[in-house]
Amino acid sequence: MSSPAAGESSEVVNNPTTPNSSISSSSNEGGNSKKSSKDGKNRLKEEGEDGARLKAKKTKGQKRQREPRFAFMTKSEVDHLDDGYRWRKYGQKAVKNSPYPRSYYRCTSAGCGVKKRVERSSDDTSIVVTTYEGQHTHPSPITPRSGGSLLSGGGIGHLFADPAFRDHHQSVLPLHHHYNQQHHHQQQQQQLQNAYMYNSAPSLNITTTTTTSATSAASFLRDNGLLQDMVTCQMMGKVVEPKEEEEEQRF
DNA sequence: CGATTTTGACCCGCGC
DNA sequence: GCGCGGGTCAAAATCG
Repeated sequence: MSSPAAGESSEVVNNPTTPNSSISSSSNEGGNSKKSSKDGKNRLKEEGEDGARLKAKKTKGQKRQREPRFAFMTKSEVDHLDDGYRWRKYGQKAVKNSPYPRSYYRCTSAGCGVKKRVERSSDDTSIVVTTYEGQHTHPSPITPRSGGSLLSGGGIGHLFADPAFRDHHQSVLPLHHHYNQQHHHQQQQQQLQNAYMYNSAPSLNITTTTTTSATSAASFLRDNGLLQDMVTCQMMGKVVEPKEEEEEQRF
């Protein structure tokens, strides 16, 4: 429904508006995840009743949105990347300029307000953009071997450290390679597209350019210490303007 | 039966 | 001030 996105697709060309639009708006409800009772829906039906209008804004002028956001693109046929955590889908919205909808997932673990956003690239249907928001405050529900998965703080660290995640990625990559036989002449070697990292700073964003393999991406992140704490990005203090596109198409 | 997904409606922030 | 876009919730439906 909604916008077959017929002619607009061409508009994208080689400029990945995806990353930019992904986090363009502040969004994020911050700490008030528990909206408490009535929301809009109820209000419409019963309305009145209490008069306690939804949400307790509070926090004076302090801007919320404190959770670090981490977005990265992955080449995979499946949108459901098992990172070792249980996710519950709580919403789906159609993305502009994209025939594919964006899915919103939330960690089912109690006390864990980590959110995940899965969106498919409008240009390359084989590319899935996954955005993680927040950090897991609990060990993965599954993953039998808790070898080194137990990182302090959890969050992205777990994600990449999780064998399941890597395994899945690796499985996916080669799979795509085969599947992509149509234009294999363009990209013969499978590789992780790009990894975009965003932190609380609106204007601050780091763009990582493609690596040779998924493992390299993980290593890269780990090397930068991002795995431990995404907030580290703040130390840069350097405002990096939104790089238009980073398309690394070699051919 | 429970958990999860699906789908529509509503709210919020921002742009014009 | 209104409209648009994005994000979230909640009830119903579905799956295990």
